[in-house]
Amino acid sequence: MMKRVYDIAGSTNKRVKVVLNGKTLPVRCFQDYVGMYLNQGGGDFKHEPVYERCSDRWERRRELDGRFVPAGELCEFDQHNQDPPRGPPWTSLRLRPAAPSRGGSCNFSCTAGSIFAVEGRRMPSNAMCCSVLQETLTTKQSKFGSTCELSEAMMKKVMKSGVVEMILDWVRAKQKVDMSRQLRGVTKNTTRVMGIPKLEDANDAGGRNSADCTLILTEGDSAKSLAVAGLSVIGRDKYGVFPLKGKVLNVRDANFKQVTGNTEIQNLLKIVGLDLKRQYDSVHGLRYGSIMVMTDQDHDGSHIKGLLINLIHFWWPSLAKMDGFLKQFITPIVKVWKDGKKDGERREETSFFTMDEYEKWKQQTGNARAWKSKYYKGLGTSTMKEAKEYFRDIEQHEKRFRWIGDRDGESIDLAFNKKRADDRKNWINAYEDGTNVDHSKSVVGYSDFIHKELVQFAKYDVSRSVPSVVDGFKPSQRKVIFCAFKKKLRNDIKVAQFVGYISEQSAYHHGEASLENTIVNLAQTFVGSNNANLLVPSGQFGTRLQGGKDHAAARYIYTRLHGATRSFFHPDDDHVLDYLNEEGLSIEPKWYCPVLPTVLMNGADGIGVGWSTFIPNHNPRDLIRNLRRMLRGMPMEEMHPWYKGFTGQILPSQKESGKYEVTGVAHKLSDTTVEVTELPVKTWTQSYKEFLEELMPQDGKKPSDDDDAGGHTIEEFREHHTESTVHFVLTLTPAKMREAEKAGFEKTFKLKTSIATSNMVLFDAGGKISKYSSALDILKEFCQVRHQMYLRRKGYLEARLTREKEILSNKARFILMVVKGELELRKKKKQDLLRELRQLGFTPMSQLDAIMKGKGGAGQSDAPPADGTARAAGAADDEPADDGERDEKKSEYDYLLGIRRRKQTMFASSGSKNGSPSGGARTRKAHSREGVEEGKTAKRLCLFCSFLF
DNA sequence: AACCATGCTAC
DNA sequence: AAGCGTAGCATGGTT
Repeated sequence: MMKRVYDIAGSTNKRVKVVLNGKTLPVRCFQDYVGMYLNQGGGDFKHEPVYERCSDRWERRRELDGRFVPAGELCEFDQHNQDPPRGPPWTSLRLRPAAPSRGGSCNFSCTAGSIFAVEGRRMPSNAMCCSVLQETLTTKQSKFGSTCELSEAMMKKVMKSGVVEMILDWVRAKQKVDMSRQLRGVTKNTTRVMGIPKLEDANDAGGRNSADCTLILTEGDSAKSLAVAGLSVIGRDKYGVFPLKGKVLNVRDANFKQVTGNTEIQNLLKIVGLDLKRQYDSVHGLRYGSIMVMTDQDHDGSHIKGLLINLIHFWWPSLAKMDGFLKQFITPIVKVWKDGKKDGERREETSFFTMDEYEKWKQQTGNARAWKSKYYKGLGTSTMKEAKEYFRDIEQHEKRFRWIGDRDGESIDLAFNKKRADDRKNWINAYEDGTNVDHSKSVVGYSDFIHKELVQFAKYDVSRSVPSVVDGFKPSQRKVIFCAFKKKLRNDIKVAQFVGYISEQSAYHHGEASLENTIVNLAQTFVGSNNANLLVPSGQFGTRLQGGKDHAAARYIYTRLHGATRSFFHPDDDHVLDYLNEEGLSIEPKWYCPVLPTVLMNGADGIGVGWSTFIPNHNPRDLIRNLRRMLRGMPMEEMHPWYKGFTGQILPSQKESGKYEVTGVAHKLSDTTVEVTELPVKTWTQSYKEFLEELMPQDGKKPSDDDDAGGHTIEEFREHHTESTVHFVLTLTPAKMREAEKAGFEKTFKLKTSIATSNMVLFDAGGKISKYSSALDILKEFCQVRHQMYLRRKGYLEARLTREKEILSNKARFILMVVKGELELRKKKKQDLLRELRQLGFTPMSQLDAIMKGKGGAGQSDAPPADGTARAAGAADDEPADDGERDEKKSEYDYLLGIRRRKQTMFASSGSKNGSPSGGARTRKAHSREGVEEGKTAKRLCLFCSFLF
């Protein structure tokens, strides 16, 4: 009753003096009343109370208690058993953080445990209360008669008060408590860890000297073996090893279920003895004093390091700030040395930890050829002996991560916060090529790591996931096609075998499974995949039943080049492409240049850091028509998505531009049956079947149950599909049929989906990523590049024919002179002969070759194309070349003098019975490319000579 | 509004 | 060998 009197004194509308049992209460108004609560806890509140009187009827005051209240410790409301009733006056205050990109919104009610909020109100006259004590207001909101709108000013004050940060902190803390509750028991036993067979625990871990122990986390099992080998050098007392299974969970924004269900994280916490509820001032209580990450020295390895940093920083920022708690173990990516006298001896061996360092060294060392080199792609390259060397020289390989300031936390958030994809676009953009972490120091700042190392992964990830506007290929796809051309893949090859060839010939450094999928993807033909598959699917490459996921394993299936592929990618273009070079191996071009935009024909989708892309398929006939219009100077026509074999409709959305509505096909067969003969693009038959099953009567109910009670839509369905067509026949009751017709089959049977063109992202010809707003934009850009390439191709072809023509006229003149006796070849020293030829004005070979200079290749790469058809001028397509010989052994006029050796044969055959001049030349087996050319030339000359005589 | 599935090249 | 887990982004459907 005493409290009731206080309540009344505090919630009256005007200042009143209240006397209880002869004693004047210290409460005269709402603010006094609230003050009593605040003083109760000692009064050490961080935040100024925010007060507003909204109207006569409403008065609000929120007191924000900045103290962190762990769950279980009750706040004032709970102590008085006064959880805020959720009736009308207590409608929750919704708070939105000022920066919308940094977090969601939080309902006030979720913070009831930690924030002390008091709201005053006068009881409305029509109020209804639930009990004798009238503690809880039960009037419904709609009947309350007024609402309380908080002013902007009030909201601003609340926002400013720091409550937002506090709520977010609180929510995060609560989440951690919940998760650690779920994981309880995991961290109990500190002395010995059981049930993690892959762990090589340090002997001292969990004991008195656990602070001196280091846990080495490796990328995969084979790297673990390497680390274990290294332990033989540094001992197993202070070092433990645990292998990671690929990419680690990004715990920032990961939900409860993901974290608690992730065995990797569970094991990690168990091994290190980490507790989600705790913040650590020291490593006391942990089983290890530090964690050392040992990944492949490649981009994906950087990513894994980043994900682990993210994990520690997000859950235990204090540990991330502790110098030396997180470390990395780096290994060389290239080693160079000079061979010693003894077998296998290496002198002056030097290791490089980034490619840029190596490149720099190569430039500085003028004579890099005197050195031998080896690339270490992945930790698996290193031998056990090398592993021991690394650990013996641990000073050079162990780098501590260091927290320098708040910027570090911001950098980690930038890289791993799910909501900051746009920030990451700028992050990648700001990276300057060649920037690297300084490995000469033993310490790496987190920001340095993020902005100089991890960003390289990000950049690489985008480039492997987003295709080029010119050929529509991602690098791995381009490597596949390059190798198919190089191998002249006209006959079936086993996909698994082809993968091996590609890895070798195009410097593909990633897992085989990825590449297998890429090949399968390029060869698929079902509706919704390729409009024109570049490879032939010979075997089971997947069907529309499961969206292609039902393909057989790579060792069972075969592929070859599709006949049309070389029509899209014209061989003459091969000579003018810009080929990439890796470690001296000429590999695929930076892009191919098809004769029509294959990226629009077959579509594309990909996901990278900061960027993703989706481009629908288009009709090649539309593309060709527009290309022709462009060539004729006519405006191009708008293009719409089109999928080969799709019998439904794809129509522009009436509501939104750039959107399309995709509908399948359904017909009414009778009053009770409907047939579905087409599904929307990328709705797979099997998943649609699962959907239909949900529309069926569920377990325990028979199809014969009456119409309304069932809740189901269809009675049963039959299937008459083939692997490439869809045919369901659905049976409905007449009542359900009427309903379905009323709502429309498309809606009832989920036969309408949509295609958006709002995320068409590609790399342009210059390698810059950009977003395209329409298919026409893409087509236009393609046309510009294609036009340039046609000019270049023409230049090349002209040069090649000019050179050929010059060779032929020189040869003709040469033969005539010999035949007429104007030139005597016999009994002369070669040197004199060569001088004579020069004086007679015959064109030397170097001059003929010069015609081609700058015509075969796009200028940026001077490496010869590796493709068999993409050799220097005059090469025959079917013969292997052995270049490099001529320059040293042959003279400038061997192309003329070589004819002499066959002169007799030529003349002889020209006079033979059938008059065919070719016999002699044909029997001569051409070994070199020179030989082939001469063989051809000789044929022409024989013909020529037969006319002469 | 929040959550989840999808697509695909990687680990 | 097959299957499953992870990252990364945009989008659409469901809860």
